[in-house]
Amino acid sequence: MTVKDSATVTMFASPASWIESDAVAQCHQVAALEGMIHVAGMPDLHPGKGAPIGAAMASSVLYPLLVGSDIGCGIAVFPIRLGRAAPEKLARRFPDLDRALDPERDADDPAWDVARDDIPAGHEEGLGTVGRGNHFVELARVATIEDPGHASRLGLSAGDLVLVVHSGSRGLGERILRAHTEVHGAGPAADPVAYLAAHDDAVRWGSLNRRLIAARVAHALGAEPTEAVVDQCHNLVEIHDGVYLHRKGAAPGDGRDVLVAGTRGTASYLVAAHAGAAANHSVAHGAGRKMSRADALRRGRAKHTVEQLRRTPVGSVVVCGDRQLLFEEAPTAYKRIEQVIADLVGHDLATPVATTIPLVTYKTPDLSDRQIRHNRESRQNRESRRERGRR
DNA sequence: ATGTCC
Repeated sequence: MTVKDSATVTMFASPASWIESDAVAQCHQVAALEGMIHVAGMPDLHPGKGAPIGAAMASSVLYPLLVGSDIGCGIAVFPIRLGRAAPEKLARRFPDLDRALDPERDADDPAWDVARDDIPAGHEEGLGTVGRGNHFVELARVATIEDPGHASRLGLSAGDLVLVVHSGSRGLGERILRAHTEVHGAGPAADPVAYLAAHDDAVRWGSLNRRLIAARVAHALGAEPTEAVVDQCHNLVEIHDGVYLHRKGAAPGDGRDVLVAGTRGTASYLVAAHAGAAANHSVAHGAGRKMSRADALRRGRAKHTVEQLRRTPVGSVVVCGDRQLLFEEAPTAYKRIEQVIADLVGHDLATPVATTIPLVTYKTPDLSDRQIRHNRESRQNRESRRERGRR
């Protein structure tokens, strides 16, 4: 009989941080995988589909499922210069980011200036779209400067405006993971070199997408697009010290600057990351979900009105025509970002540089009265069809 | 997370 040793699991969270036991259990399941060396759980750890979210997992074997389907997902920060305007007014000027930029039909769109001629993997579908789930584009104000020297090297001062873009590789990453799981399920990549080549395309595509999104929004708000001061991917695999380092909802922590996203109703933290080997060179990527989407929807409907959720306690405006998503992504569905940051600082993984406060958080276009009428009519038609079917 | 499972 052989007894396989499990990899080490280290949690970078204080007892004050509530970590769901299901997520810790997932870390131990991952630790038992063949070839696994070390699992580091970040303070925003929460259960994911097949793998925990908020974890960095080092292994001698490459497991595509530990990166997930949104390969290349990340958060970028773009400075933006705007005249004075109220959040409500700016919110109405955001472009429709569910509508993809078509390289032919939209050939004249100035956002392409950031793309030059290279579209990774030639994947044109969904370019310039933000996606769903926890993805967003946010116009935010730099609120506090925690490290003046570092902030000034990034060109950031209190009061400056930035666009924070959280998005990934849309259909491309999903296609890459599906091609793997259809043959190998949760097993390792049979051809790591081939997987990594496709994966690297998705990572580049995700970064390009964030730049395109920021450029679209900047133009729509009457500003010039800028280079990102921060752009870190939190779903990827890197070869680090000769092993595969899988990050799933964990940002690179080896000397890079990372925006750790709060919620649409709380601050976000730009941090200088300096996580070592024990943390698998990684830091948290956000506040982390406290409630499942189903719980957030059920409890949110009892607790909040749509109007409350569209205007947050910090006075920012949420653009989200999808009612369900509005509840699922409510600030109360997330952990306290201050505790996540305190845990990163307490474990010496990162140092705060600046905080940002949201002005406008864009998820998906608001519905026009015409669309609301149309949706209601088609729902009634569906229901009456179903009713007729029963008779 | 995802041109998504009715």
